[in-house]
Amino acid sequence: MAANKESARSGNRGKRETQADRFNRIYKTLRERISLLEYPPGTVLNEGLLSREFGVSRTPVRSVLQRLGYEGLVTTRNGIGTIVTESDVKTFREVYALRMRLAEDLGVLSPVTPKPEVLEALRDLRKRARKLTRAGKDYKAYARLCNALHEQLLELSGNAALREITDLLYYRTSRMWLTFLPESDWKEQVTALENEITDTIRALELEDMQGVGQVRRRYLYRVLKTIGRYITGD
Amino acid sequence: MAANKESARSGNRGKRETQADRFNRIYKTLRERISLLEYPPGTVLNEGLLSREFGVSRTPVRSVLQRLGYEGLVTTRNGIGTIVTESDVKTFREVYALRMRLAEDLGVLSPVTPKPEVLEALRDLRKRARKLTRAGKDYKAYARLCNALHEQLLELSGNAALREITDLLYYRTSRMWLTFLPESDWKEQVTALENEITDTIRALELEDMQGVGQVRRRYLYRVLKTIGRYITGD
DNA sequence: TTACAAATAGCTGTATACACCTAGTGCGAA
DNA sequence: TTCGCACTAGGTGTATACAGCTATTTGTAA
Repeated sequence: MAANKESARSGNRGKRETQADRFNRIYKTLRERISLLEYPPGTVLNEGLLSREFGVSRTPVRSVLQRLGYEGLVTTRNGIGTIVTESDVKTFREVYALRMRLAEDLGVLSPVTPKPEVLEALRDLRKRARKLTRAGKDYKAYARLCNALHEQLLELSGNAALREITDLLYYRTSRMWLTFLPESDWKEQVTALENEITDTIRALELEDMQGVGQVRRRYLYRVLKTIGRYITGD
Repeated sequence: MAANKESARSGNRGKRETQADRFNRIYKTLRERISLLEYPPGTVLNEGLLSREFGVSRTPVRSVLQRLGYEGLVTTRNGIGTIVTESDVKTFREVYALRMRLAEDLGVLSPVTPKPEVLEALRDLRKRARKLTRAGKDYKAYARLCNALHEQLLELSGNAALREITDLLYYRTSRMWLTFLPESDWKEQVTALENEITDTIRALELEDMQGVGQVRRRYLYRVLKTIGRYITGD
């Protein structure tokens, strides 16, 4: 809570926080809370409360909430509040179908050679995944891992538009998958995630960007199938 | 100008304009002005002026401008104003590469059978294209036609996410193409547009959605090549 | 007891005053 | 003349009062 006010001046060599910095601080905080299910679907957010928490007026908070609304993470209802959107299976399938296609495009639209930092980061993520396998169920840690993996994969795309849309679609559906996760087999899912990271690293070592995209596609397909097991209706 | 205040109550059987209606009225008006080059790239928009024109305070106008900024049509600079974004060739190429891929997806992700109204609308658009061929250069009419065609093609997609992103990317690049249009051969471009509409109609009559997507892809490729003729740099 | 209407608390939406930022202008010194 | 600095006009950013909407509670009559 209070840490947000503290970090307001960070990253600017002591200078006052610029408007964009302030926006991003609030935006990323709220988006992360939503994606980690700290604000599970259905949660009602209050502009007044948030503005007090971040130490600003309602205006900048509203600005962030409107953006989250454009991105489909929340909907604002007059007289009630801003509500974190519920899981919608139809939307989930549509977005996943699209994400699978876009994953294939990664290799085609991105002739960039991957930076070594990405490989290093991925090896670190694999370690975290292994720890998760041994440890008990920790959905938030799993979610953080997924977010971090997504972030690294974004780095591999040289096409800014593709990056932007991949990011948009990822956050639109990530919490839906997390909602279903408890109904699935924990060990199976964590292992699958670890395998995806391993396969990604292998493809990356060969500089096979198309392969990286295919690994991602297969992972998305698996998630889609897993959910289909529990939800038969359309 | 004043017509906007008049139309405020339209479409609601005399009821007061709801908040969403007001937003959409201002949003669509501004987006159209940008896409038709009534506000050419570099234009500085003034929140105060716009709020007076639409008969509202700065708050709802700011809300719309922020959304346009999020969509990449404008950027807002403190102390100066909101500026319609300049053509950026790199972005143009990236977005077109992505749009071409998404055009192919139309047929794959949309197993819907097309409504007869779309076919009718397309035949109407073809008539308008033919008129344009005979008439002199009218860039705004050309732009309107492109927008209308885009709108009809959106109807053909059963995937809401694909629709949304197609729309986003279309408006992000449409004015860049229009900016280059005067340097190209008018007759050639108008004829190409008419041909695209004709081919789309043919594919649609056969319920060949994949074909519709391929027609669109080919058109996008042509535009990309045409621009490449004038801009050699990256 | 139940049904319904009115009052109400609390939220978002809007308007507006003020703070802060930017570019340009004009004055003064070299 | 030219350079540089302070000033200023006018813009966006923020805070805030108030208007309008919604769900709930409360009170009253059947």
